[in-house]
Amino acid sequence: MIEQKLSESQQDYLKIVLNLINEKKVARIKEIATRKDVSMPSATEAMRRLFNEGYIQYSAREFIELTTTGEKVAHWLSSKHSFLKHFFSDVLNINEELADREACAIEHHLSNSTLERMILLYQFLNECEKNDSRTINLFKECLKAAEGGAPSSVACRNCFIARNFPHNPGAKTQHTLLANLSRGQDGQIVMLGPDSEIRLSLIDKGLLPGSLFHVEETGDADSPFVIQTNGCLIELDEEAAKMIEVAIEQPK
Amino acid sequence: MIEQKLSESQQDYLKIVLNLINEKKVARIKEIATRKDVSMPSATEAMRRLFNEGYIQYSAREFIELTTTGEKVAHWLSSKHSFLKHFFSDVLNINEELADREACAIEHHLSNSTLERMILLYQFLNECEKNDSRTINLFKECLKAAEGGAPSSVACRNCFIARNFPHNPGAKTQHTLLANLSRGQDGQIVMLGPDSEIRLSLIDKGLLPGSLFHVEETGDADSPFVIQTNGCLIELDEEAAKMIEVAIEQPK
DNA sequence: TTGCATAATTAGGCAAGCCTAATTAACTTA
DNA sequence: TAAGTTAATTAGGCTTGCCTAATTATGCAA
Repeated sequence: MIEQKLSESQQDYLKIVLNLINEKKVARIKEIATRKDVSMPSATEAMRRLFNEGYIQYSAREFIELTTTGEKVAHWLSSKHSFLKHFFSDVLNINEELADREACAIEHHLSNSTLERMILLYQFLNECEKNDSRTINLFKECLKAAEGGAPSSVACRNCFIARNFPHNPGAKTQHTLLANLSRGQDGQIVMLGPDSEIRLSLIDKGLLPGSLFHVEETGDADSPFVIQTNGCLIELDEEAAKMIEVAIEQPK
Repeated sequence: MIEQKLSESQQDYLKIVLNLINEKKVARIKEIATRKDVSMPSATEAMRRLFNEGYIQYSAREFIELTTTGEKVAHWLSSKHSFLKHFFSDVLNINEELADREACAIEHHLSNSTLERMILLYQFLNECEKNDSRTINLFKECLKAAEGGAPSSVACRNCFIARNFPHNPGAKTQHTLLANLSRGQDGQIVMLGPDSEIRLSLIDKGLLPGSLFHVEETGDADSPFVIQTNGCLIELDEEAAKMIEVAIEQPK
């Protein structure tokens, strides 16, 4: 909340200053420039700006120190960053390095209220008594399954299949596979199937859960399906069309 | 993936052009400027840039149309946006308007691989057979409880309390409340308690799940607890200290 | 204490994205 | 078809955040 007046770049500088002071007792222009991957003059200029706005104590060639405000803001930014990193790595199971980069990328853009809900989700998945870590472990299994043709993927595949064949008693009737639709029908994507490669290609095409579409052409082994979404025509081969669970208005 | 060469601002313009074409058949400078909340000259300039880079068909005072590339990219950006909006509103239960703004804010900054995992989490929570929507509903109950002193919050409060009193047989022994620690101990925050107001104040102070800290001073009803985290000293009253579940190295 | 290496700063420039004011083109309507 | 309105563009300027090259300050070593 307090940091609103700082640009993204300035926020990054401030965090770097805090980290350097914590790690090495002093923050020097050279290190700041290195960590931010900019030239030293850029770092000097940034320090001047932070000084003018009251976040650091700075005068040419002297020690750089955080003011009380600066310390508060920097600490808050760091906390947010590390929570997001935890979220990415503990919930989404993203490796540390990427988790760190992603946290950096989005930390400047999340409102506090969304952050709070992510915290609640995090706590719910990892700590809620009622779940007793059953849920997060189940999700991690699914992630593993989703990542490749690992043996455990059988579970996810079965789940997907179970939902999409009419003889499955648990199937929700208004759901089906895109491959089963006929020309002219409208629908909404509910779920992408368990094949990692196909799923990535669907994501690349912008076919994600929630997308609304209209079937232009039904295909078969030889000719592609054509659907329209967002005013764009998209072609899909049969295999892909069988990997998309959709919801439709009236059962066909 | 394709959009990497476009700046954030350009990506926004491109999406706006797509939306206008879909909604009104034509995209005009004035509307673009209005939606982006910039002046018309800025929109003109942006169109020139998008034209130079091959995303749109444009020459002064003529119709603006998307090229094939432009259409692909714009569609992909829109899809990503609307998935994120779905995620925020369906999973985190954020209202439509804020969900839309938050999606806007972070869509430019998420890698595809993180996006894929968010999709998997979304699918898992909303659609996984094994969960059968039990989990997401449970989470939404928790959200409701977390939001205010609603009657249902009793559940969450009980859950939090159950974990944090030693006579609870299910309690994980290495977890306790921050209020129970003594001076000099180190710990890590695991969970913020069920009181909405206190939780927000903790978030504001940068005390989030995952934060590492060191107890400087234990407090009581009269004097505050002081903990150090990230090189900063933070004061907490007793009530707040009782709302923070922590993990410690050795049980006290 | 002189000299050299390193750190920091100054000076001057550039691109992206925005702005306002002024101008030009295009539509509309009497 | 001439006038007035609205849309779009041009011209010129500003800020942020970066850069390189040149300069100045600092600290260590002989």
